[in-house]
Amino acid sequence: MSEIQNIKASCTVPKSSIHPFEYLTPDQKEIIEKNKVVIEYNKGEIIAKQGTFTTHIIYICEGLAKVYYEDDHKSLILRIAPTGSLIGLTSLPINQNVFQYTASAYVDTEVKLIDINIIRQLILENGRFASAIIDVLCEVAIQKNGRFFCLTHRQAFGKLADIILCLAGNIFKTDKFELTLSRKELAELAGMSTESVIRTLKKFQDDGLIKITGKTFEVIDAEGLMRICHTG
Amino acid sequence: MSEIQNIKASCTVPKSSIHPFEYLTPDQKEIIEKNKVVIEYNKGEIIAKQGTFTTHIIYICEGLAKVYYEDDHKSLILRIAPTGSLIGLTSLPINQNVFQYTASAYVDTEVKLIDINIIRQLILENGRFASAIIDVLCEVAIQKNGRFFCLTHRQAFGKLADIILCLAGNIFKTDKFELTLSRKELAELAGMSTESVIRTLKKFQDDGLIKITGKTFEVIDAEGLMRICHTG
DNA sequence: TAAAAAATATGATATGTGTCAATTTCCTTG
DNA sequence: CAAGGAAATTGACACATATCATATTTTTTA
Repeated sequence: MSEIQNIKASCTVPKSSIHPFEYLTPDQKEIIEKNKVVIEYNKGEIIAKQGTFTTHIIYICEGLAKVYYEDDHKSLILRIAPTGSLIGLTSLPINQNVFQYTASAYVDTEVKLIDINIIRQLILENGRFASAIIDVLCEVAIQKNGRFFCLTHRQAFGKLADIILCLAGNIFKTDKFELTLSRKELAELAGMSTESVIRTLKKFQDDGLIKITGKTFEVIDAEGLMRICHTG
Repeated sequence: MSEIQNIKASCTVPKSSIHPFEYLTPDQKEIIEKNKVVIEYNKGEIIAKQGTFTTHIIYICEGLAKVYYEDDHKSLILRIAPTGSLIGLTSLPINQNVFQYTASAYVDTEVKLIDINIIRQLILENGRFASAIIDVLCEVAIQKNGRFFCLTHRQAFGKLADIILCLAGNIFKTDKFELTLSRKELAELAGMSTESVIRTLKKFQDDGLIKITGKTFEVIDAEGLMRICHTG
């Protein structure tokens, strides 16, 4: 019996179980807590804008953020950041002190802002923390490689199958879920046009791979989708 | 007068000027030196194979390596690693201890192998070293974002223009260079077919953007190529 | 130096997918 | 509840680019 959570799609969400802050001493945690700011963002609001100065690292307490690269009026979703993710780590090098991507809230999202200089200092002071930050960066890198490969080497079928498996397995962690994303957002995620998404989705339904009722998505044949991922 | 080195293409080579080992104490450097192994690879040979255990981090002393992701008989070049690059850092997390990509020598290449556990230990001990490793990871991540965007959002013209600017500006650092890569390798780099590369190259020549004489490439109109990068 | 193999080039064709336009469905809001 | 607008859907079409077939040139090897 293969659980949907165990299906590994190349995908969009790093399956992180790393919590760097756990490696801090009580004193260090205290510093973080004293300097943190908690902010609520509504669905669709921009949390961080590419090109602006990174004064804080963003920790997603609750919610879901879209992390994307912008250029020439085009955009590319790099990853989806679920609860527990850190955003802005790529600005840690002092000569790289602007956001390298934009982040916006997919759903209502609560974030914690932590002064980036405090993070930099803690990396110097606490080896275990530094090591955990490295682990996070590596996980994101590995996920991004998979997504990179998927978007460049697969065609519509494969890309969309991958995204669906990722949503089911890594984000909602169940076969049947309420999808709040519009077809346009789904298209953006899969790196294809809205119309192609609609057509492909219809094909998947006709082939009995998934079932869509209103906003409810259900994965019927995960194995089949997997196969499409690797062939289509 | 815009020098070719200053042209910034999204590109394939992280323009790293970070040397983590410089932050080590003499004692720590000593440990590295005592445990290192130096190996020469011939052009085309595999330096590290995706999926095998990462026992060592690879430092490119001299040469050029191709770092690529493999899946289903297809491959995707993630980056080109020039002299001074580190390969295998994504295996630093202990639960991620296999190579996440394959690396092979583009030209004859000399590498230094450093026990990954020693690196892990030094990260814990030396904050400045850890910080520099983080900087390297971030630079690679930023470069990869650019390349990711380029390969997914540009068409043939733009992709190839980008690669040419990258080769001239970041690898050979001159307008005129001897290109040892075959058209097929160039195609692999640009994520397109060999035939399309040939045709596009011809178009660039006809438009007076570049000049190819045998194996010698010359960038005539860098500004023009830049424009194509951002529009084509 | 000839033969074989590999790399480069060019043309014809196939195909996947984006774009555009038109229609229907769904949701919001007064 | 009706009207307006957004989202979803469907079909026709265009186009970029991969693929295939076939030449030509260059390089390798015997």
